[in-house]
Parts: sequence; structure tokens; C-alpha cells
Amino acid sequence: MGTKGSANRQRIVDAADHLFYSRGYNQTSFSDISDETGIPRGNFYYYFKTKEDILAAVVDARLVEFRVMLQNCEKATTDPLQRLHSLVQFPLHRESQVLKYGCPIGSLSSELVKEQDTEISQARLTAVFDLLKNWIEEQISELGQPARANDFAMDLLARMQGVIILSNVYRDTAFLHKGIKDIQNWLNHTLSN
Amino acid sequence: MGTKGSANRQRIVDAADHLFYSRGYNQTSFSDISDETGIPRGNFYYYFKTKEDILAAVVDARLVEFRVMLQNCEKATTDPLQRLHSLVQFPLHRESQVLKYGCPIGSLSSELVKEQDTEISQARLTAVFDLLKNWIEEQISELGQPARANDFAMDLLARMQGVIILSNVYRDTAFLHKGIKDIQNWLNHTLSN
DNA sequence: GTCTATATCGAGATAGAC
DNA sequence: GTCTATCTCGATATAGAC
Repeated sequence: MGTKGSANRQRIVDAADHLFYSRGYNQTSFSDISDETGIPRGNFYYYFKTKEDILAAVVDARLVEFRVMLQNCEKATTDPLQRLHSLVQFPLHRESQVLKYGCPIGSLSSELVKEQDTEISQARLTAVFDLLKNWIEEQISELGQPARANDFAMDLLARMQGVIILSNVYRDTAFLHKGIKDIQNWLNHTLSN
Repeated sequence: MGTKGSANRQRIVDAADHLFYSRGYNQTSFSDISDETGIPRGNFYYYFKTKEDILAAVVDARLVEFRVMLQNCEKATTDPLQRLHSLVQFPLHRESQVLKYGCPIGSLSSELVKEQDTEISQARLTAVFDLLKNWIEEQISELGQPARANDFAMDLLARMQGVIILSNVYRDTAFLHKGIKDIQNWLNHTLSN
């Protein structure tokens, strides 16, 4: 175990990760996390100074989760276009959660941009978007179109967020599938120049 | 004044509307609304039984705001395609707020889908999306393509939400403008069949 | 390291005077 | 209709025993 070892710490982060996703950060209390882990409230302060510190740990955890996801996209194939397809399909592997709770980074970001105080977690949040954005840019560059990489990455992220939001609001599984298919068609069309 | 008359009631709704948008529903307290209006907390309960009742009134107010916006789109021109362009450009008229707080209906919806208890406001929220969706469908039908109306309306809403989310997260004014321009190009291209 | 007990604060909500 | 005073609860956070 490193500096962040301890099984209990990890259990707290896991429960918080799940609860922040399903209920939202502000709607999740220490009691909720305590109920889910069986670890008493007061104990949290041995591992974290504040609730915001737990949030930071959760965001770090999501960063790791997304890195793993991207690595899986890379393992699947060496073709950058296919890798992008792999990324786009990812929400389908989490379909029921996406329909119920939206995007793990998009919905959390939306909640945290409203935060008046803390600007700290703000930077952490765009870090997850940046991770995806940079990875997409790499794939585009490998396709020999580095000049379009930035614009394209932003467009792709925007489209995915839009499809997920609408699917979530209407709990519309058909639209989620159709929206992703449309993005894939757009991928093929726009990257074959 | 009708059943919902009273200047004070209106001032409460106006302040809540603004605060729910800039801070979020759950992050806005009665004290916040009291500070902004000068009306004491206890007084709110003369006009509303619960905080959720205030939320319902705010959603109703946004419904009215969006109806007015759509009516303005209709006044501008009789051409359905131009009316859609008018709708798409709307976020630019609220640019600074959109960059800071996102979409008034999108961000509120994202916050409220997480609500475990109340299913009431849930239905109210999709009502605003439905208002936009139905209006878009009307325009498409008038263009003689009623079969595509539903799919097209969902796509358009998803694209706008996506562009707004990314603009908001990165506070990227250039992307907001570019994203809207891209949607307009897509509008022209896809509706000229 | 782990747990209980408790402090402190601010939230939504109520009662009742004026 | 308007205002003050107050209730109750649950939130984050702390102290200190074991």
C-alpha cells in the first residue's frame, strides 16, 4: 500500500463514487456513505479532512477509470478510426446507468460549475474532459490530420454529451443507440477525407 | 392579478429563478432568496407550502420564458427553416450566462434527474424540453417532412445541449459560436432534401 | 486505526403577533 | 399580508476513549 493505501479508504472512495454519480455530490451525505460502507461517519476524518477531499479522491478515481477505458480502446485495435469507434460505443456498455444518471463526468461537471466557493475541484473536473480530448486528438493526428484535431475532439465530445443528456432526460434507450450510431456514421464520413 | 398575483410572490419566483440557474436548486437556500428579495424567510410560506413548490413555480416561469422566445422566432419570419435558425442562435443572446451557468433547462434537468424522492418536478422538467421538441417538429412538418420530425427534433436538441455543455465546462466562447454555426450548416444541409 | 459521543451550524418549516 | 421568533432536523466536523 502506498500513501493512499488502506482498504477502508478505498471502500469510502468507491461508495462515494457510486453515490455522487447516482444522487449527485451535494445530495450525498456522510451518513449515506456510512450506510453503504458500514464505516461510521466520524471515521471518515481519519482519511479525509473535508467532504471536498473525498470529492477530489473520487475525481482521481474516475480519471483512473477513464484511463483504463482508453487503454482498452487501444488494446482492441491499432487503427485510430476503430479506436474512436470503440470510445463512442462505450456508453452502451453502461447503458442502464447512463439512462438513469447521465454521464459520470458530464453530470458532475454540470453540478460543480455552479459551485460558488471552491475553484479547486473545477480544475480537476476539466482534467477528465482533457484526458478524453487529448486522446481523441492523438487518434486524429495519427490519421494524418493534426490541424483538425482540436476542433474535431471538441465536436465529438459535444455530440456525445448531447446524446447522453437527451437519452437521460427522456430515459430513451432507442435514442441513445440511434444517437451513437449517427455519431459513428459522422466519424466515418468526416475522417475519410 | 389572478390566482397567482401579488408582487411579492413574483419577486420570490424571479429571485429563485435566477438563483436556481446560477447556483443550482439544491445549493440555493431560503436565506439566499431572502437576501436577494429583502423578503424575510418566514414570509415565503404564505405563498408556497414547500421549497419544491417554489421550484414548480420557477419551472412554470421558464416555460413562459421559452414560449415567448419561440413566439419571437415566429414573429421574425414565416419560413420554418429561418425560424429554426432563429432558435439555434438564441444561446448567443444569453452568451455570458450560458458560458457561466449552462442551459437553463439542461442544467436544471441534470440536477433533478438525480433527485431520489420527488417525481413531480421530473415531469415538469421534461415539459420544457417537450415544448421545444414539439415546436421544432412543427417547423419540420411545415417543411413537408413530418416523418423525420421526431428524429430531427431530438437530434437538434442533443446537438445544442452538447455544444452548450462543452462551452460551459471550458468557458469557451469561440467554441460556442463555432458549434452554433456548425449546427446551422447542418440545418441547411439536412433540410434541403 | 477504529469507534462513540458530541459540537456547531444552517437548512426547511411553523406559530402566532401585528 | 407581513414580520419575528422559534422549532426540528440533518448536515459537516471535532474530541477523545479504546
